[in-house]
Amino acid sequence: MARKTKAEAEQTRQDILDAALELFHERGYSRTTLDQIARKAGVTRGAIYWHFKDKVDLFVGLKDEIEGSAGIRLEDLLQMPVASLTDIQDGLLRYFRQMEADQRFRRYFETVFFRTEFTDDLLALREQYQNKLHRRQQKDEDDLRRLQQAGQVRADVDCVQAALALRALMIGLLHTWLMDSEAFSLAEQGGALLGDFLKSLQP
Amino acid sequence: MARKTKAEAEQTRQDILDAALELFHERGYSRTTLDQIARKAGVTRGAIYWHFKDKVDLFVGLKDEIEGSAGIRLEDLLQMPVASLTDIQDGLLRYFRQMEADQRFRRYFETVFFRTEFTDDLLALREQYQNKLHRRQQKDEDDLRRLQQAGQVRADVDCVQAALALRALMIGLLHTWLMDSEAFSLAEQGGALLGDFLKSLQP
DNA sequence: CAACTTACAAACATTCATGTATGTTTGCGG
DNA sequence: CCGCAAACATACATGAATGTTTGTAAGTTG
Repeated sequence: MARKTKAEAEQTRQDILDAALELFHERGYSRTTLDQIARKAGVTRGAIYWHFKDKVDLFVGLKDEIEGSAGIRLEDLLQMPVASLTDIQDGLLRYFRQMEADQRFRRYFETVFFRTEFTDDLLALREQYQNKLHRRQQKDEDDLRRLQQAGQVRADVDCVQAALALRALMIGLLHTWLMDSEAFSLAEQGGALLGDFLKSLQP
Repeated sequence: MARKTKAEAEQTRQDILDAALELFHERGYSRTTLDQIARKAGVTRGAIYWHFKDKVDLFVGLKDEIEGSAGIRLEDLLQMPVASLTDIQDGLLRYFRQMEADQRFRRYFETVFFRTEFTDDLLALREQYQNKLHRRQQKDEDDLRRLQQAGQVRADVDCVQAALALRALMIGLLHTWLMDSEAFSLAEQGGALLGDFLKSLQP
């Protein structure tokens, strides 16, 4: 086939990523073949091997694209300054809302949670997630401690425990909601839960 | 090879299950081959196909064996009568403690959480988990409502929300702990968190 | 103590997925 | 406008992994 223009090439790359997301979500990462992805994208495996080194590289590319195109990223939340407990809640709420609004985002996370085996070849990815969650927890801990010194959090609160609780609540809500997104509203009910918890830390 | 006695046959079945658990945990479900399992168990694929219909059946067999041999099962917790908030906490605590004590149990759950792709062929398994969690949540909801009428839970508590919070906390703690079991003690810190939460429901 | 079946091993057939090598236009920079 | 390399398609080589079939020696039942 003839050579494509630069814009067209970028489009097929995007098509490949779109097809990969759908198929990973539908059939799981290791059970979808590069040929299936190529077919769904309207190309051949040659195109995939042109744009990506191999299957793992394709997954990493998908992750980068999804996280890059998202309105709110965990990365952003890690930079956000926190001046009050509601700031923490607001950040997580925006994250939850995005999860409910952006289908691609949700599909990606469903794939990561339920349809990906994190073994040695995907070790790098797993460590990235682990790291991000850990940094998030660390930041919560620091923020809570500062708020505690500012008198916005009760003095008897164990900030380490509270940060752990926050993380567990967030992950648990996500996990539960992704398993059955019809069961409840992540932003409304989940947000309310987070609100209740944070309120319980107040003096 | 010669025919084995009934007891010996049962032993090889167990060997296969043991090998499967280790390899699923180490390399993920779909990336471990039946031949690898057979080798580790000291048999050939013929033995596996004799004891199990196919790979999915082997996974189901593993699940049954693990859940059957566990001291405390979620199934048991579903039957347990609850007369107070501490009863709820005690049940979950025992579950957490078992998770920390029983390595096979932990490995199995790590496999389920991080190294299994729940696609159509494992749909039955996924639905079993989903169902069990849902029934657990439902039971918590009912228990909490009864405790509320008995005056052990504040009247303004939304029992649906509280049951959701309980489930999210449990799953989130499990998820976090399985990701890095060195980071904290599931029974101690996790149990304390659950205790704090349940205490916050008291009048 | 036969006859039958169990509990596998070994060999076979087949499919499938990956990686690579090569071919073919054609957009694009000089 | 010319040549190189981009952007793929096609073909090939290879290696797994699965499911199935057949063989077989020894337990087990009557």
